[in-house]
Amino acid sequence: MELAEAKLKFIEAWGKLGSEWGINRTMAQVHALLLVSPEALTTEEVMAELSISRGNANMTLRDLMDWGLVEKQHKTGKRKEYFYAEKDTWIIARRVAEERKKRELDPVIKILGQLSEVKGDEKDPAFNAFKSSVTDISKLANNVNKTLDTMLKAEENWFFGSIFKIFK
Amino acid sequence: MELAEAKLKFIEAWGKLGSEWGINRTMAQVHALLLVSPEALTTEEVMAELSISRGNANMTLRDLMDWGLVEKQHKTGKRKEYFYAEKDTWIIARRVAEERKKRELDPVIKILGQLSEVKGDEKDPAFNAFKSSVTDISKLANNVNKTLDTMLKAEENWFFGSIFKIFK
DNA sequence: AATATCTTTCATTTATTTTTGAAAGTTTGA
DNA sequence: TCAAACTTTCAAAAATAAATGAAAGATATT
Repeated sequence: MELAEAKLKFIEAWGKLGSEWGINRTMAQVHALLLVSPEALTTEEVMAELSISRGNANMTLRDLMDWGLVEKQHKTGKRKEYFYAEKDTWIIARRVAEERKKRELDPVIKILGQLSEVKGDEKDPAFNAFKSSVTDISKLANNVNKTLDTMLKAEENWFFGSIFKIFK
Repeated sequence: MELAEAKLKFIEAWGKLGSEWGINRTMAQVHALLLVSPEALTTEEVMAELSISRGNANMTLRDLMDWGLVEKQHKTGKRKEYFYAEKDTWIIARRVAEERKKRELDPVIKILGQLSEVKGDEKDPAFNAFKSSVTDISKLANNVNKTLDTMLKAEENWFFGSIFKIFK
């Protein structure tokens, strides 16, 4: 397999994985493209490589910057803006975890907290089933939350050194 | 807040979370409904509670069974089929992890393995950037994979006892 | 074996998400 | 200050995903 073909396969696979995890396929593909690119690319180049429109490229690049996965660069003497992807997988994983935690886990934990406050008839099986499911899920969510907090504070070496080693 | 309202909020929140993670909203909602229901429900009841069609209810319940989150029950003397959700959050988390690993992680690891075999000019920055990104992601994916394997084999007590305690 | 009850399928419709591209907005330099 | 170079916006269109419901397929009952 040659580089060009491998690149396409990688972009395709990354896009598919992204869409299975609720991330816009194009966004994942642009990320993949920038990930394997040694140089920062312009909007034009992204548009051309992936055959997407200017509007799409612009919005997608903005989203990737919001996720902290891509940053703008300016090259001296050039008018154009260049986009460069963070290459360190540990940082990528952290940024994604951080964003999803903030956007999804935090709101859900808040709701679960409210819902586990609900009062009712302790003789009613419907009430008990509700209470116990919500309480259990709430506990799990809070555990995941604590785990993520620790991970987000941690250093790469700590993470790869201790977590993964636990699992042999 | 009373039970009926809390139940609706829970179903709504679970559905939203599901859709953010690439799981059909209705599927997550049906799961939520069954989770807080002390008794197994019929297709009719699921249809009525969530105002969805027979076809949708049927397919969604089948999917939930494929995920190992819901099972059919038969009540003696009754013709209808009843559906019951696994309530143990540890088992739910395991089943979801197991399925997603099988459906998504395994295929991606296979592709990454192939892609990291690609040969090319070591003086070419494009080749080196590709190789190093793919190799790093491949390593991360394999670490996650090992972690999941261990987790899937593990017992609940082991998991809650050691993993979460590491994180204080 | 005919009928009633219940389940599954799938072509069509509906809803949601994503993309487009032209127009408006912004910045830079002559 | 003007206009060329570049970026952003967003209403409309296209693509994709999900839901419907009637019909076909099962299964149990008499």
